[in-house]
Amino acid sequence: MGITTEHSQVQQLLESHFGQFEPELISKLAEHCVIRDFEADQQLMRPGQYFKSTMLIVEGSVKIYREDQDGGEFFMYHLGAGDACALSMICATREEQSQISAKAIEPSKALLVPIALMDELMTGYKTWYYFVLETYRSRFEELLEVVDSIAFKSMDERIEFYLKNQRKLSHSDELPLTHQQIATDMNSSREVISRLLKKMEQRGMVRLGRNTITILF
Amino acid sequence: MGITTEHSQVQQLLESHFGQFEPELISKLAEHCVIRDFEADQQLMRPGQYFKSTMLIVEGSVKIYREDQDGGEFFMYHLGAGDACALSMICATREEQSQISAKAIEPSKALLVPIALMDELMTGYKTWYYFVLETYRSRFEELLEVVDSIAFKSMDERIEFYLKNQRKLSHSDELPLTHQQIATDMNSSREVISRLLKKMEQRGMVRLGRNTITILF
DNA sequence: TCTGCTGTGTAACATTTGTCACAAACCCGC
DNA sequence: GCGGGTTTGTGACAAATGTTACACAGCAGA
Repeated sequence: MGITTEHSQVQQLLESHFGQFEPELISKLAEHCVIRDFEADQQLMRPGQYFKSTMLIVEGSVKIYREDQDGGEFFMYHLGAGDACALSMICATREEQSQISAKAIEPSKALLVPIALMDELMTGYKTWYYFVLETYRSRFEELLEVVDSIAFKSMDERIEFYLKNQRKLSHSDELPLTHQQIATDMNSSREVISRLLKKMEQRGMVRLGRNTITILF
Repeated sequence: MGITTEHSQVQQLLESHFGQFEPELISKLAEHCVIRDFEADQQLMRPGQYFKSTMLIVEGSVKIYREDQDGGEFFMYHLGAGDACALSMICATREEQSQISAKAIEPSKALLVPIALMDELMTGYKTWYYFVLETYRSRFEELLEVVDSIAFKSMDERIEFYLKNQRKLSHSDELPLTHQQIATDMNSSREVISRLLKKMEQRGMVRLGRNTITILF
């Protein structure tokens, strides 16, 4: 929950994860932005919240999900070091409300870029402008994949898709997940997930253990 | 399918639908871009196609949808005069492949902006840069609503959501739709849609006729 | 070791959605 | 008014997903 304002430290974190930025831009950001720490499970954004700054993730990882009025959740994608939240950029620019939720899934750090700076960065630094476009593009494409998965696929295919995403995130085939977590992320129920995972195990696609699922495909 | 290159005509269409652009920008666009005509039902984009230009819709309306490998379709949102395809902007910038399909739902015209021009427009014209950001923001939000509708809602709620969108498009409560069209757009089957529409009629939410659905809510 | 909590397995049943089959209603051109 | 195509209505059934209820396994702390 702490905040780092020490320029040299901010600069160092930027250099290591945003190497594509020109040195001037990095200095500029180090000068005007602060780093905020988040604990595991802490929320970075809630729906309805107004943005006063854009967030660039410089450490850890964050899950982006949607909530409905009845407390249902639906996981969309992860952000890691070097990523930015597309929505926080747009909403920040226009001082609009967040439509999504974001939660740190491990201790994480985010660079907070004040709205006031956005115009100047956008017009003055080509690497920033490219970064913003690239951020939109990749988030948009991820969202399209998510739409695909729920519009066209059945539950067991969606679980497969989900597990692959988790593998990408954790760089391991052994995933520390409970069935309930998966059910929550997919806005389904634990029994359904258990049932389908069991079938996948029988087909030799996964191995199930308490709190772990090992991907075999 | 025709192409208009006549500058004064291009300029006029731009002025009437993109009034927020500064005059210089409009002249610039009129000078370097052409207008392409599309017939009703003609496809503007297909998945896998490479973009050589970004499209701004200057007349008519266009539906943006996703296709899966088995020919399934899933409608996402409409573009009308004054809108731009977010993906064509990003993909155009990076010369990437389209991930979506777009089809004119009535005779339409689109301004084709060559990729080569994008950088110059982005850095040289503030109203363009704002337009691009606003385009991303609104498409992204529309897509989030779509995700909501399939992640959290049941079929009858989704039909309601769909009909409301159609009403917004046609500015009328009497929608010229067949059940089959709705089923295709929602990647469902005609019988399911008929059944649920019938129930909605019994609840007094709609009135059904051949090729028309009248919204009563 | 006992105890209690959390996570998993599973059966039985409800509900929703999809599929198949076919009839009836409507519309258009002849 | 008569076909023939298209659109809609509907029943019966299949499959997928959600719900309820409960048993039991594994782990951690008393």
